[in-house]
Amino acid sequence: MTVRLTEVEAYGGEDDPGSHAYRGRTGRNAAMFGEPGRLYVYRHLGLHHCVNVVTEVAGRASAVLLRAGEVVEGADLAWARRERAGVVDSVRQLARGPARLAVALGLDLEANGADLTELDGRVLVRRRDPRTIQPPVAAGPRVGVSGAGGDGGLHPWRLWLTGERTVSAYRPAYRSPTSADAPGATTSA
DNA sequence: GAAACGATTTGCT
DNA sequence: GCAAATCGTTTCT
Repeated sequence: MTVRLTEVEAYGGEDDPGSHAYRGRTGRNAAMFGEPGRLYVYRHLGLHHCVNVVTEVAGRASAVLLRAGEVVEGADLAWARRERAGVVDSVRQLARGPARLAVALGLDLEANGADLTELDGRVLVRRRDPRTIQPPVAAGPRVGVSGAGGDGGLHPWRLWLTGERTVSAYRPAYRSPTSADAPGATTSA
């Protein structure tokens, strides 16, 4: 099965308030401090899984959250996995969103710390030929980071491919044109 | 030992 | 569009 990643989000270490590693190394985020090329998987709200890839050298916390992707091969497998958790409308939604992507990939807590560079491993991350990255890459504030109201834009470390419909529409960088202005609590400045 | 929170998704109004 | 679901991890008493 092959998934083309369309949206990712970067997280730093102790100096990144939005990162799990902000308050130092703990049992859960130990993988973030581990060797690069490893997987960091954690459970969110006891329901979903989120998949990260460790990038920095061992000792420096870092992770790239895989937020969304497009299943380009072996969609059947993703469908089968998805049936257990819920129903999706189209192939586009198979890996649309962090938790869905985790389901599509069949990753759970057991995959935490897995080596992505091992060919024998269940998951292998490859970098595409730079020439094939045709769609422009956009950057913006990260999603769902605690304190998003204040320092959400601390680092515009959310990257996605513009024009990709598999990118989660959770919080677009721009305002949706059709939504009427909600009275009362609106975005101040 | 106990309480609160969370890098989301889904379902209902 | 808004609020609930659900449980492991972290932090406070």
